[in-house]
Amino acid sequence: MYRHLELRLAETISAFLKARFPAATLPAVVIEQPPKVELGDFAIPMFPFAKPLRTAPLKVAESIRDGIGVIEGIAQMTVAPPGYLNVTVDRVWMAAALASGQLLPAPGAAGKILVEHTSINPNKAAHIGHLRNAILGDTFVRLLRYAGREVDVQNYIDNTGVQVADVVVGFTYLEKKSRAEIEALTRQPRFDYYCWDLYARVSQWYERDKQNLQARAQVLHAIEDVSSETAAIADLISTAVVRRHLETMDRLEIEYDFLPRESEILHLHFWNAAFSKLKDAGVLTFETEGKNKGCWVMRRAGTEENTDNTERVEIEAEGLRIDTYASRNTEPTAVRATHIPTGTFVTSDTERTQHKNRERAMELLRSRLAEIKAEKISEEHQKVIVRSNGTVGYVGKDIAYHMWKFGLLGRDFGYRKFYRYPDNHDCWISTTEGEKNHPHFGDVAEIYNVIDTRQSEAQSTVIEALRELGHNEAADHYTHFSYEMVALTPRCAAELGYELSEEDRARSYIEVSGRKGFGVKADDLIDQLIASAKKEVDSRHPQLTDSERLSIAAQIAIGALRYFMLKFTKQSVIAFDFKDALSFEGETGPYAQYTVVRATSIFKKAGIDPEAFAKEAQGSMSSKHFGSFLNGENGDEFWGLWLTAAKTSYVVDQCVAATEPAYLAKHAFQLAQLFNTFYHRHPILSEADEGRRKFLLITVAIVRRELIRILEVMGITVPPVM
RNA sequence: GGGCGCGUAGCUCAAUUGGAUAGAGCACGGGAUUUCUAAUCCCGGGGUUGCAGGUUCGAUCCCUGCCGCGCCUACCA
Repeated sequence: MYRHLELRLAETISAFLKARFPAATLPAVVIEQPPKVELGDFAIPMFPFAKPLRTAPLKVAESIRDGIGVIEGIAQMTVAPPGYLNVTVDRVWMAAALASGQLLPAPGAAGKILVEHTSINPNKAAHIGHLRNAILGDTFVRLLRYAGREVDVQNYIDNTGVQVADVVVGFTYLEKKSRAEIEALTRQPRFDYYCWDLYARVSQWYERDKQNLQARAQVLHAIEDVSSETAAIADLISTAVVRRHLETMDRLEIEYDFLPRESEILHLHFWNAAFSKLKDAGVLTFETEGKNKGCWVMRRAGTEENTDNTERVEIEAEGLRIDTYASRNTEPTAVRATHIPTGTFVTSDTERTQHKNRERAMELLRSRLAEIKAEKISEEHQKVIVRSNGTVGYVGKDIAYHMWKFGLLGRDFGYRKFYRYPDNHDCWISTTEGEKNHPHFGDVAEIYNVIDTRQSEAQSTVIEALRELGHNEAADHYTHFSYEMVALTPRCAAELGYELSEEDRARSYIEVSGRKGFGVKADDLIDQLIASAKKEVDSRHPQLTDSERLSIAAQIAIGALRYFMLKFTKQSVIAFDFKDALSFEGETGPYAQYTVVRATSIFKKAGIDPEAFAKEAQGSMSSKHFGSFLNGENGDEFWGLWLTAAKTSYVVDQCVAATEPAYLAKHAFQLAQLFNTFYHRHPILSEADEGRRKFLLITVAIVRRELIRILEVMGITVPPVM
C-alpha cells in the first residue's frame, strides 16, 4: 500500500517538473523516509534539482508544493530546510486501504525461481553453521513466495566425496562393522551424531599416521564400482544421514522439493554433455606445459586475460650477484648477472666493455624476471577443471549442474519420492532411473544459491563459464546469496569442553570444524532451546497439559532460533554464544510472538474473533470518526503504528532486491515494539468511550494480522498463549 | 603476494544503500496506575564511526593511502 503510493507520488512529481521545466534535463525523483513522524511520511530531497534548474532547493520545493494540485492519498506537502519537500499521507485513506486487507497484485515477474540451500555433506550431523544457511534460504523462499513468485527449493547432496568415504573408512577400518551392522545403526534415532564422532575420529586417525590415508584412497576407488559392497555401504550411510538432516530441518518448518545428488550427476554423465559444449565454445583450454600440464583449465573468474607485464621489476642489491669472466678474447668483459632468490641468471658478452655488458645484463635480467612473473600470474589465473588423469573436479560438475538448472544441458535426472512431510508434501530425490510421473524440476528462469562467502570464487567461476558459453541471460539471473559463517566465541568453545590454545583464546571467534568435530550440533541447540522455553511455560501455565506446554515451548524455541539467525545482516560473522541464542527477551523471536499473544488475549477476553473483526473493520467506522483519532491528540502515535504495519510489502521488496532477510527481522521488531508501547499506554477493554474503544480495537486487529503475516514469512508461528 | 569482506557505545549488532540530532538489544543504575498475564513498558549514563587525506550542498556509507582482523587463493569435494 505504502509502496504503491510512493511510486505514484514519484511519477506525479516527475511529470510535474518535466511539464514545468521542459528545457532542463532532470535527475530521477528520489523518495526517502523522514527521521520523525511529525515531519511527514515521505521526504524528497531537492538538492539534486538545484543545479540543473539554477534554483535554490527550497524554492524548487515551494514551486512543487504550490503548483502540483491534488494527489489521491496525499494530504499535504511542506517545505523543510535545508531542502526537503516533506509529504504527508492522507491517514484515513491509507488506513482504510490497509484495513481492507487486500494485497496489491504482484509485479508479475514471470518464470520459476530455483533456490538452493542447506547442502550439508551427508557424513555428519548438521551444526549451527548449517542452520544459518537453511534458515536464510528458507526465509528467502518465503519472501519470494510472499512477493508472488513461484519457487522450487533444492538441497544439493554431495554424496560422492572424500567426506563420505571417510565415514565409510571409520565404519569398516576402525569399527570393523559389517554392512548389516551398519544398516542396523542407521535405524538409530540420531545416526548422524554417531557419524559426527566417527568422522572426527577418522580425521585424528589420519593425522596420527599418514599411512592411514591409504584406506581413504582404497575406499574411494571401491566406491566407483556402483555394484560393490563399499558403494552400497556409502549409499546406506549418506542416505540415512540425509534423512536425518531433513528431519532436523523439518523441526524448523523447513521443507525441500528436490534433492539432486552428485552421484547422479556422475552416473548420468552430465559432465560429458557439458564438457563437449565447453570445449566447442573454447571456454576450456588444454595445457601442454607448466604446472598444469595435461589439464583442461579455465581462466579464473575476476582475473584479466591480458597479463602482459611491462612494469619494471626492481632488483634489490643483496639479491644480486655479478660475475665477470673472459670469453673469446682475454679481457674479462663478459658479465653474468644472477638473481639469487630465484636462481635466474643471464649473461652478456656482446658489448666491448665490462660496464656496457653489465648494463645490458641487468636489462636482460629484468625482462627475464618480468617474463617469469607474467608466466606465474597466468598460471595462478588458471582454474583446473579436468585433472591430468582425466577426472573432473568439483567446479566442473557444478558447471554441468548449473547448465541443467537453466535447462541448457539437454539431460535430466531420474526422480523418485524420498521424504513425505506432515502436510503430505513430497520431497523428491535424484536417481538414475526414476518414477514415470514426477514434477518437472530445473529449466528455471532465475536461481539463488545460498552458500557461504568462502565459496564466492567457485561460484563466480561457474557464472563465468555460463557467460563464456554465451548464456549471458542465465549468468545475469544467477545469484550467489552469500553470507558469513557462524563461529563460536572462545567462551562458548570453553563451555563445550574444548581445549583452546592461547592464540584462540585471544580471538573474538573461532571457526567451527566438522572434521575436528568442533561445533554445536543443530538438534542439540534446538533441544536446549525447547527445554529452556519449556521451563518457562511450565511455571506460567501449570493448568495446561504437558503436551500442550511442550508444543508451545517448541514454537517459542523455533521462534527464538529463526529470529536469532535472521537478525544479523548477511555480511556479519555470527559469534555464537548460548547466552545470546537462548535469550527470550529484547530483540528476539519470542518478543514478537509475545506481542501477538497479547493482542490475541485482548480479543479473547472481549469474546471477539480477531480475524472476523479485522475483516469487518473497514466498514464498521466512518472515515470522519477514523480521522478524528489518526489526526487527533495521539494521532502521531497511532499513525506510526498503522504506517509501520502498512510498510510490510515495501520491506519485503527490499529484502528480495538486496537478498537480505535481516530487514524483515528489523521490521518485525519495530512493529512489535511500537505495539507494546501502544498497549501499555492505552487500556482498551476498560475504555469508556465506545467509539475510541472501537478504534483502538481495530488498530490492534490490523497490527496483529500484519505481525502474524511478517512472522510467517520468517517461518515463525505464534503459540496460543505464552 | 593477489582477491573478497570487516573495523560504529563496555559487549552483540543497526543505520531505509550519500541525507535531517548515528540508533536498538544485552549489561549496569533507577522507576511503572495489581491489569487486555511483567517473556512488557518508562527514565538514565554511555560515541573523535580504526587513522590520515580527498570527492560535494551533505560522508558511518564513495575514492586514495596506511593500521588491525577474518576468509579465499589444491590436479579435495
